[in-house]
Amino acid sequence: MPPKTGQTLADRIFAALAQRITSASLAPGARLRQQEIAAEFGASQGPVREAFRLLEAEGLVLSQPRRGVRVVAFDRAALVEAVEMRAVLEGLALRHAAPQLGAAELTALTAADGACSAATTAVAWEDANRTFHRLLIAPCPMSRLIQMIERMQAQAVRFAATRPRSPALPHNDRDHKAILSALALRDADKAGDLLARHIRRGAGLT
Amino acid sequence: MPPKTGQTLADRIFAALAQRITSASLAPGARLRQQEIAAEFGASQGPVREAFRLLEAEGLVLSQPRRGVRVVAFDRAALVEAVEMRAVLEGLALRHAAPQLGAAELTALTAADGACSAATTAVAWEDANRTFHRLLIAPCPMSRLIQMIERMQAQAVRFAATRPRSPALPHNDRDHKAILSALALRDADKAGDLLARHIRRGAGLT
DNA sequence: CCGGTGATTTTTATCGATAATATCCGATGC
DNA sequence: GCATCGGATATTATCGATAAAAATCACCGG
Repeated sequence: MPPKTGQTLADRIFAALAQRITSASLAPGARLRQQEIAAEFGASQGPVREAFRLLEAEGLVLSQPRRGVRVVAFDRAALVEAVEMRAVLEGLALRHAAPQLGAAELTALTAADGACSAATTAVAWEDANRTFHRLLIAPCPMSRLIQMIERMQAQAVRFAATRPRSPALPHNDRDHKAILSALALRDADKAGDLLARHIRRGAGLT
Repeated sequence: MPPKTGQTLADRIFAALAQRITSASLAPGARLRQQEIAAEFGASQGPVREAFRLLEAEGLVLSQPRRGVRVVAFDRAALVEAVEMRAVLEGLALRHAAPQLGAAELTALTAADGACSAATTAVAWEDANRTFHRLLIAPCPMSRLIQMIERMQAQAVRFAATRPRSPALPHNDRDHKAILSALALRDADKAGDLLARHIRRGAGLT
């Protein structure tokens, strides 16, 4: 695998470590030693430290000066926090996306919702659900907002990775249909509220 | 000013640069050369690069691999985005803070609102207003949420720094009093909604 | 047996130098 | 006159080494 050029070494190390943390392959509280990681990636300590700073700003890692960095703990309170933030932010995104949602988009959304209902396995449902949520806010032109939502999603995924997969929750699909109705009636505010409530209820799945 | 120990060099450089960017002393689009900055702080390039990564993750700077970093542009759309995000997030924070707001806190808030009304200069009003908002959500136990709100605030300040100071807006104080009423009636949801609306109306002034 | 103390080891923070890449600028041909 | 090519220059990305701080641990006195 020839290392993708156009990307700096620090970026690749960052991506790899972020992946390990969100997938719980690196446990909360685990200490990251810069020499170890440098050796693993065949790099020197400089790029590793840069990757650490990115992880730190992302909130995945806690850095204490001169005492190293460790994966931040992730308890239920943190999950609630991430879910609540995602709820209000995604509601906001939908309010701004709704005016751009035309007939074509509504059709695609209905299809995604159908795939959700038709899913027989948990991972298929999660995939379809993710697609639904992505399509819903795709027309929102606020890039930073979208980015923040994705960040919150990653945090929630991180929590889900630490525990056994729970089965698809059927009531979620009713929420989807209610949101679509509100959108068909051009009631952006109501759709946003419904979405926020839906996310809070789903509590971190998606 | 003896350099605070217990803080790494990269952290100090980061803080200084962030300050310059939010205060518009570094204009949008300005390029940051690592050697220049290293020389200015009497450091080598390593810590400067670490500071760059922190700025990058904070969204203050855009880094293009091998082509340097530059201060991100900040247009009206970005301001609207920051304000809208702050509005919903601060509303959320207030909903969670409200149950903890006892008599003592309400007294302090009333005093802060009084200072707001009594302010004769724009900076005095801004100070008092900032205090009011801080006290309002202080009891909310969600640290990440608070942090995110502060980040959005910084973005908005950055925009305000680029244009002439506008006079204090008197209607803001009416909003404050309405929020206090809702809190006195223990209606957290209403208080949160009022706060969100208040922030949207204030449009980036804190 | 326990808590403190100082040497030893590990780890972080920073530096200076080098390699790799992009940018700039002037010469050259059309 | 204008686009293009090639070489000097500037800038970034990375390395390896060193200094400084923290953690570890063996030892000692109570």
